[in-house]
Formats: sequence, C-alpha cells, structure tokens
Amino acid sequence: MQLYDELVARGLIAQVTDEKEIRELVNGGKAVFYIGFDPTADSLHVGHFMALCLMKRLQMAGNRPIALIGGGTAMIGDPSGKTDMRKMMTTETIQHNVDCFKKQMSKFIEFGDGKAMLVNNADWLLDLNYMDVLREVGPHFSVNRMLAAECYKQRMERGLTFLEFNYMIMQSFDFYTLFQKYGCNMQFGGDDQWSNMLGGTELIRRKLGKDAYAMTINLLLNSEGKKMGKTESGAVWLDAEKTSPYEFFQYWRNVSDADVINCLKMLTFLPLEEIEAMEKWEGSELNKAKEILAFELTQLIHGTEEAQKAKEAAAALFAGGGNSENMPTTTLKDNDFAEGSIDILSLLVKAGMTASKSEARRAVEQGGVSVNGEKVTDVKAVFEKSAFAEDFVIKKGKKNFHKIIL
RNA sequence: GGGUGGAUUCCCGAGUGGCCAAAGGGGACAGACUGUAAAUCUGCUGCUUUAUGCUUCGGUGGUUCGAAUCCACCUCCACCCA
Repeated sequence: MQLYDELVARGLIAQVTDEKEIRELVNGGKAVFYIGFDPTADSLHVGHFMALCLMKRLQMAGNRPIALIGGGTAMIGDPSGKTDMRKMMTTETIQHNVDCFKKQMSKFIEFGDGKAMLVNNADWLLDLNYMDVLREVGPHFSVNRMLAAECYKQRMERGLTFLEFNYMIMQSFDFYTLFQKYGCNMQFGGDDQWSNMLGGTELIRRKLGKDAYAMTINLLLNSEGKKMGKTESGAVWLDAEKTSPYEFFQYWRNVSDADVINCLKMLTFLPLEEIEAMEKWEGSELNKAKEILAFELTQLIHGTEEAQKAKEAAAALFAGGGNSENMPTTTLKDNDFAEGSIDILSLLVKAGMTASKSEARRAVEQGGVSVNGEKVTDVKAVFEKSAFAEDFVIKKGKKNFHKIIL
C-alpha cells in the first residue's frame, strides 16, 4: 500500500486541496512540506505527536519535512477554535518554549543536511516593516472572505481583535516565505488550520502564479467528540518531567473501548493488518488492545526500557503480585514528621494525591483510601516513621497508586 | 467619543441587605456494579486545628450592627449609536 492510501486508511487525512497532485507528490517523495508548531508551552503534547508521526511517515517515504516553530506568530495567538483570546506571552517565554520544542523534536525527526529542517518564523516575521507588508500582501486578502471563514465566524459572536485577525495573514506569509526560500510546496496542519492554510496557497498563487498544496490531519477526538490528550490536570505531555512515563502509559491504558482502534491507527506505526485484526476483538479482549496501545506509544516517546517499566508497574498494581519499583514515588523528609509520625491526610497531600487536606478527608471518609491493601477508615490515622522502612503503598480511588519512602 | 447591559465558586448559571460557603446543571472526585471500558445508581465538591472558625462573589474605598447584594471611583467585556 502506498503512503497516501495508508494515511487515508489510518483516518489521518481530513481535507486536501488537490487529491491527485498531493497523492503523486507524497508517494513520489517529492513533497517539501511544513507543519507549524505554536510554542505556547514548554513541552510538546499528544496533539503535536500526531504531527510528528506524520512527518516521520512522510520522511520515510523520501519527502522533506520542515518543522516550523511559530516563535513569531506566537506573539499574536491563533484564534481558530478558541473562544477566548489567548494570553499574550512575553518574548522570553516564547524563546524558552522554542528551545524546549527544538530539543524534543530532534528525538523523533532526523534533522540535518538534506534531511528535515527546523525553522523559526520569528526569523522573518519580527523584522517586517508594517507598510511594506501592507503593500505586499494586503491587496491579496479580502476581509469579506476572511470573515466568512469558519475560524473567524465563531469569534464574530464573542469578539475578535485586530491582533488575532492577523494570524491568518502571518501564517499565509510563512508559507509564502518557505515556498520561496526552500521550495516548500505543501503545508500540513490540524483541521482547525484549514482556512489559514488556504490563505497561504492562495497568496502563493496570486503573488507568484505557482501552485502549492495544503492538507489537514484529523484531530484526535474521542467517541464523545472531545480532543484527546487532555486530562483534568492539563495536557498529556511528551516531557517525562511533566507527564511521567507511568502516567503516560496509564492515560492510554484507560482510553474507552470506542477509541482504542482509532488511536492505534492514528498514533502507532503498527501495520494496518495487525490493527484490523484487533478490530474483531470484543468485550474484555479489547483490554489487550489497550495495553498494546499504551506500550507502543510509551515506547515511541520514552523508549523501550521506560515502556517496559511502566507496563510492569501497572501489572504489579492491577493484577497483584510483581514489584512496586516503578510506581510514582514520594520521598519523605524528616521535617514531614511531627513527633516521629505523620497522619494520613498530610500523607495524601504530600504525595500529591489530593489537592488539599479537605479533599483528602473526603477521600478517606468515602472509603477511597487504602495503605498496603488495607482500607483506612479513620481520618486521624497516624503512621510511625518506622512504617516506611518497608513497602508503603497508598491507593486512592481505583487506580491511583503512590509509593512513599524515606 | 455617547448610550445600555454585564463581571458570582473548575465551567454554565441563580442570588438584589441578615436564613449565603452561596440554588440548579455540567464536570471532577469517591462508593456500588465491571474489563484499569462505557452506561447506570449513590455520595461528594472553598480552606483549616470541624468551629456560634477562616477566606471567597472583577478591583479599591465607603454606607450599615451586618454587603455577593446599596453608594462612589476604577478595570475589563458585550451590544447599540458615531
């Protein structure tokens, strides 16, 4: 199966400007394509991961990827799909984030001569002269048409500032610039980027009379139509410091039945035939598919060793037996003890399992907390320092485990 | 620039002087049932030393025995007019 058809079969492709042309370019390894990343945080997350996978797939087929970090556009903020204006970031924060992105990306994609490129649009956007830009690209954008674009339509109701309104123009300018500098003939992006991307192909056509293409990737949605890769406490990060391999593993291990196959197709590099075989699995058998998904992804992001550890830790906790070696751990210090002991509520807070003592109290009162397999029913329960000499595992709720050591 | 309406706890949204830590819904969390799934039912949802305790209703001052509620000024937002 050729690359393009595989992408379709995996459900990755949402919209394309010209299917025939794109298929030929991509399959023939002739595409020089770019994907933009907004440096709004200091780590990439699952949403970015899809894009990175796509880059890798295309690179393996001989195409040349350009990862564009939006160090310049981040100063504006993309209004697409957002209901509120994004907080403005300082240039220092943006620069810090750009650096973090670079580091993480180079783990997945091969950069270098003739390979992938990494560029920052701050390099050409920051020094633009307002009058020059207006004269150069201004005449090619129709405000009427921009306002009709879906991404602005929503914002027409809640309000849209001129600052954000310019995002599309800046992104189009990026494409236009990359086209001229590097012969970049294709742009990929999330489906919410569609209108911004069309802006670019159009600008290239009008200014240069040349053709360029755009293709959007389906967003990773769960069966309820919500974006995946988010938890209560925020995004699922690719940075082990922000989302530990164990937590990362658990996130995927816990996806709902309806979403496993989709995730396998869109996120892993497992051959389609294997995934199709899993599609026939039913009921509790699907649990196996979830484990495969979790393992595969953890492996891709954190390496085989970490993936193995996460898997073992999970097995130990949920199936019983095994060791507690790889579970999230908190080390207590001497001053955490009052008169040689510590109470259960403080312990829960120290371990980060509950946000406050009140919350900890509730958890205990409702019978949701146990220590080393024994339910704690008394909110005043106290543990001597010596109790921590051996394994001390707290369980809160059904699947939150935490080890305490000295 | 002028006018009008608005800002409430994670979100939506009630509350127009004490009965308000603040209705209702959503979400989250916990329990039951299960397959570390979904659905359902139950509990719970500011903080703490659990008390006639403390902090909260855009901000700052004021009126009052007492303010989310009244007044003044300020900030931000939406709509209408220019």
